Amino acid sequence: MLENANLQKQNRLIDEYGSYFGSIGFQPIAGRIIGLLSVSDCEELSFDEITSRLQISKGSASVVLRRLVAEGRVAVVTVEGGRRHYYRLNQQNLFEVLDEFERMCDSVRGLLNTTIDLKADKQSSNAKYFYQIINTIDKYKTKLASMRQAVQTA
Amino acid sequence: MLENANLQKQNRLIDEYGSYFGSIGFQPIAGRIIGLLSVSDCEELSFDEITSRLQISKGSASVVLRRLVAEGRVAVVTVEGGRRHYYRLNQQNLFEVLDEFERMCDSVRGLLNTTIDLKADKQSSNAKYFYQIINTIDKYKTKLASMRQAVQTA
DNA sequence: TAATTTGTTCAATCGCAATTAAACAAAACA
DNA sequence: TGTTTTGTTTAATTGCGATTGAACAAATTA
Repeated sequence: MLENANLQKQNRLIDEYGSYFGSIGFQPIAGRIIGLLSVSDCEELSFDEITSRLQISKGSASVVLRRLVAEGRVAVVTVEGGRRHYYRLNQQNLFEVLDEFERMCDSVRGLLNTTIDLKADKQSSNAKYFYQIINTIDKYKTKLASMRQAVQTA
Repeated sequence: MLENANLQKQNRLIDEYGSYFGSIGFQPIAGRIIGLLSVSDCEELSFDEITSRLQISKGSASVVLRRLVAEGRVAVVTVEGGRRHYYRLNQQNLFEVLDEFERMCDSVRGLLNTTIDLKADKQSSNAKYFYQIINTIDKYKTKLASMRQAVQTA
């Protein structure tokens, strides 16, 4: 019973992983797989354990796992002599959220820069506003870079 | 001709706004409207100018504009005596990108925290990894807060 | 009042990513 | 060798948000 309640909590959490990763552009299933590999007490799961626990088709699991492995989020463990593949969370990038943030900043900065370029009046209200935002972004980016170094060496 | 080339550049840029905002969970049309209001040399556009320039239906424009206004991204200007509504970009939040980032951090932190809670072995490899990430996020958040203040008062 | 402009509402449709199912391939075993 | 396990491939389906279209409402003008 207690065992069961814990499994339910895990399942709910796995769905939250799915929602979160869905919101940042992943397939829900990709998020749920990452969730399962994160939540599960056993940290290496077979293909079969993944499909049966998440109730997803083998096709989905195959395609999504290949992507996750290619992106370096998940690692494959092939036990010598066995034909089964095991999957585990790849603990590679402590700064993933930061990287995502910097990419967003770069996108926004690029858009605003091009926008100002096209403006007939570079002193227009919006143009000035965009200059301010670019300025702010630049300040944050330099500071983030130094902070990242500090955390890395600490 | 030159006039025309510039319009085309604007249109391409507007589509890039659409793609970017699409990637962060907006309807493409919402992004394109924000793009138009950002790019256009005339900074206040009527409902009709928006639908005809972007080639979108009145229905879409109506729904999306209502959302954008509710979210505070776009402001309505109702000229006294006229029946027409004008829309302009709302220059309210210089830290929008930052806010988005902090929300992402909070989501991730919450997921990881709950995940550790459910772990049978809090010393497992993944659990330790999650502790590290939470730690890193916390450091960044405090530093970001002080940086934000510095930029705001500067 | 009737006619026009301006915008809203919502049922229907479109388009596309996510997912499945089932046939297929490859490796291990008996 | 045939059989079983394990995973892949891809055509078809499903599901759902985005978008349209057309009827409708409200305000304005004549």
